[in-house]
Amino acid sequence: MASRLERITEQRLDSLSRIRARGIDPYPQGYHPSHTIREARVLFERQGENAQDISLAGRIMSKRSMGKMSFLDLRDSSGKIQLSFRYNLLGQERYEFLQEIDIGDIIGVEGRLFRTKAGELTLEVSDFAMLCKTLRPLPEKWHGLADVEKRYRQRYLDLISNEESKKIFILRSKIITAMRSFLDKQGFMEVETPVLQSQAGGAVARPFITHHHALDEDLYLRIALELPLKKLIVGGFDRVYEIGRVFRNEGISVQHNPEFTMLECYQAYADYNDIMNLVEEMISYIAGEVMGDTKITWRGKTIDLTPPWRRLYLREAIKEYCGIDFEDYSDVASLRSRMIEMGLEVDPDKGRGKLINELISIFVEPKLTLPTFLLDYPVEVCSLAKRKRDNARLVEKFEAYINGIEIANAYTELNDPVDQRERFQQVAMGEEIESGDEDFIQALEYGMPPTGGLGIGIDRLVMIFAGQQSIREVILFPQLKTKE
RNA sequence: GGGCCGCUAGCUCAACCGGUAGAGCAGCUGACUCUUAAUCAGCCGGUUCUGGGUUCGAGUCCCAGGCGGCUCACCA
Repeated sequence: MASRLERITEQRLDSLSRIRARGIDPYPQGYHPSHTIREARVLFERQGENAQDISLAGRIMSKRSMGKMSFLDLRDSSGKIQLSFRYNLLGQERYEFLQEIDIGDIIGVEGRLFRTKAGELTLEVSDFAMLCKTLRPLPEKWHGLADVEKRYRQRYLDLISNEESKKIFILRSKIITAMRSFLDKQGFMEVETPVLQSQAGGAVARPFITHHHALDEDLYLRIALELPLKKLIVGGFDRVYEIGRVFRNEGISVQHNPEFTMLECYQAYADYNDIMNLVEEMISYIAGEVMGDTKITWRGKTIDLTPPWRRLYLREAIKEYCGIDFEDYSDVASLRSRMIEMGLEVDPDKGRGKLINELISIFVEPKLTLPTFLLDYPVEVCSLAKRKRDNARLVEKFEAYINGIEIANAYTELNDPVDQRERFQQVAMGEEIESGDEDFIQALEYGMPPTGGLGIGIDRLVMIFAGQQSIREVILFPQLKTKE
């Protein structure tokens, strides 16, 4: 006994044979519509019912047949419009061919625009062509596709049936376009650096490993863009950026996908104060470009992104929100026992930097709803940042938060090759595995100007702009386990 | 990796205490020349995620597994 799906597919294969029997190719090479649906609507505004001889192409989304007259809804990437097919106008043969058009099929139509009695703008079809016959039915028109797993695995169905989902990815594209345009206007040059690297540096994360057969050596997928970009600063490109995919072989969650998109940019002769200004200007510029406003909505709350954002010293923030002054605890042991005193569960393998990061995520992050820069981190949390001029235990690093989500990480770049080598060595001795990159240190030995650098997690930025709680909702094809 | 929850027709969802697995949409047939979640009449359609077990009888209870969601851990 055939299932419904099999029967539907059989019926459509039969339809295909009937179409071919009429000498019609159900998968023709092309079609050149005179207008998009959006353009057609504009045209009607201007010309009214003089809008004749226009052609459109798209997917049939619904079909309402009343004997000798039928209404179909046609959708292209710009919008949706109703089509009317009349027996009188098309004649028996053409009208009967309408039988072969199913919901989901892609067709081209020609005709004139008019308004129905109900006021709906409609194309009265005088001729039409099958552009692609479909073999499977679309998800239900009213509820769309709700099954989360299916939405991710078959994103195309999600995009066809859920308008909201489609809007998110349009927004994502616009955000990246606006980001590029902002940086370009600021005199930054876009570059591309290797994804395959013999050492994965620039961050602390487990990399993906792959193998190059001809070279017979293992290579790593990059976990950050940082080191090659700074080599370009050494090379004399004073403002560079890269928007690219990085890969981290770690857990998957609502905020983590194994591959994600980062912006990193570096500006010679700048420090982290300059980068703070750059970040708040860039984010509010992007908001203006993509939403026409510098205010966004997050869980019903309105958040204003207009600069200047709050600047909050990390030490003060931790003191205020959890009562610990980390300057009073200059070694791991004392900080650990203080945290245990507070009733926190403390991983004995964690170093001072990681413990402070833990305090940040537990006590501070949830408080950072409004756009905030957290600044001046202990030297242990980042081996690539330059020390404060007046306090060698701190580095000039900041993270930007919106809605408690970290969206940017930046610092005054460490350009002292001797200090850099020592810092890599300290990290290597500790539990935090960040590989020292000899090539990179060598580059620093040739001299890198004072530089400010920035990293922005684009997926998370899109989450904030789109009001989404899960990173999978802003990545077209999020990583899922292979089925069977 | 741990905890909790979910998986039933192509899609969206029902099915009480374990008692013949249903509806809407989609599809098919018929009626209908301004409908728009079209309407009306009729019809078809099931490996209830998989594999075991308990039982006279399992979508439902038990065990193991798969995939997904949330969450904790880890991280950005």
